[in-house]
Amino acid sequence: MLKEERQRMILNEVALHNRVLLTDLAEQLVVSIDTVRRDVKELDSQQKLRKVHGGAISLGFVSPAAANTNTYALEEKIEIARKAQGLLRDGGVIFIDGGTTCLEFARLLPERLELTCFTVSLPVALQLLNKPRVKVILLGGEVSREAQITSGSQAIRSLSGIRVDFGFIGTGYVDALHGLTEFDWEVVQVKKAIVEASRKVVLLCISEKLNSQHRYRTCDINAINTMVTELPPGHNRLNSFREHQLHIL
Amino acid sequence: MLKEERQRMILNEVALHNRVLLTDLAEQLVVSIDTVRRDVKELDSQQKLRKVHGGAISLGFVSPAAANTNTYALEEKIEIARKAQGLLRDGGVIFIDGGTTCLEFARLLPERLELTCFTVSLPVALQLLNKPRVKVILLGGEVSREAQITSGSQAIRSLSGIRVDFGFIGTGYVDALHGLTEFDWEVVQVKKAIVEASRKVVLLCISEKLNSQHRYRTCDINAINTMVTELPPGHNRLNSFREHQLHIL
DNA sequence: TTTTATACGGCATTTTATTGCAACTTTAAC
DNA sequence: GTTAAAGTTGCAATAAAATGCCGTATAAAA
Repeated sequence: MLKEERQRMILNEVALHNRVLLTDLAEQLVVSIDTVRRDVKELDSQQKLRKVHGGAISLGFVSPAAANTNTYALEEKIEIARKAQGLLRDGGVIFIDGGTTCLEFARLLPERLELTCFTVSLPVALQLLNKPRVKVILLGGEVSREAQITSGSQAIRSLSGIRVDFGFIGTGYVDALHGLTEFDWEVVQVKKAIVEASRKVVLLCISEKLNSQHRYRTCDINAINTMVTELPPGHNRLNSFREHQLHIL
Repeated sequence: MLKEERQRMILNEVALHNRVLLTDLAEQLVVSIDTVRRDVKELDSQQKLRKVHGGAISLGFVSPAAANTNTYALEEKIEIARKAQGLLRDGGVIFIDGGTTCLEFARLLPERLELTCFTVSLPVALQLLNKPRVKVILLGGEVSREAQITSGSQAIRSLSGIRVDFGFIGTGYVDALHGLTEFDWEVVQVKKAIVEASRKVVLLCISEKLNSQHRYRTCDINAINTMVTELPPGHNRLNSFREHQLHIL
């Protein structure tokens, strides 16, 4: 993994949770704590975060409750959300995954659309409540602290009982060869179930994540029907994906 | 927990209550009183609060963090939460209802407690995620816009499968004669199921709601084991409740 | 005054930081 | 293709910080 890529991930984590522990970062990025420490120190000197004893906190840190107001790569995520909207039809039944990209997708859903939305993400569910014509169904389960999604066997069992037109999912890492991968095993179990429950699977994914991978696999790239990034569909960074019969937006 | 986070929480508490005791902070944050003292001293030297003998008081009164939380009858709700905490034991399995009083109860749960908490409320679930030793289980269902709880047949079915030591519930209206009543029929269905699922039912209720009623009934007053208000247990506004064999805190 | 509760400093333990160093990788020049 | 220089990474030893505990000092309360 490149240093630059790693530092982007660190910033991403900080933006997402407002705070991180160095030990967690080291484990997640599979590097020594020394390396993480050096990275964080560098980012601190670039004024991109604030290093504190044992970890780092976001510059705009206000309160733990505000962890959902995420601004990292916002423009890209908005672009993705706009493209993905084109797939939606009145009366549709969809699933929306957790993660900041999917949250942005939920936030930008057109108010006029009448939809039934399933989700496992608490922030997504709350966001969808702002859409008057959307019926929101949250699947139950143990709530994961990190991801703020319901997970565990209960959530997966609920998922096995449903079938939606479109499943809009995010991923931690994606690669044409290894497919969608994650750092967190629990999260993978949930995402697997989402893929199973969806007639068509739409991957929402900022280009930064392309050609990266991690420990646990959600699904093969062939399981994805449509991939949406902020890049134009013809961009050469998408070449390796275009080979699989995959619709790219 | 990072030192910065802890100090942030201290400032939050101070902003919210204008005055805090070091002993309370130590218990809530699960650190020694020495550490709290050092933190407070540091924050004092940064002019972020004023340290006094045994505690700290806020400098100014307006804080953006406090503005986000619900402030209606806050002091009363805090008093109720503190009283109700006495019922909790390590390893307990409880249910926490939605509503602002229950949310306050969730917010003030001591960090040291190891609990399994079921809930149908999204805000309560998110609040509980801040308690590192609490396992949070959110029951699934259609999400109600106003109450931000999961409801409908799905939620009620999940509830029928569980049995908790204590169910902490709120109510819209309560009256010794008519019991717990609500304006919203859907909400009543969920609350009924909660009462059924709880070995002991604890009603958290500000005195303002006493002796009021509405259209749909959750349960009779006899279904309640313990009632917690901000009033002293002997207060004469509680007379009509004392007649039922009802534990009053 | 006596009693109780809180504050403070010193100390030990644990956790985190820093530094120097060696192994390894990449880059660019020869 | 080889080689040197620069950059990156992990490890180990040492330094610093954070935390809890204890004894004593000081302040509030009875």
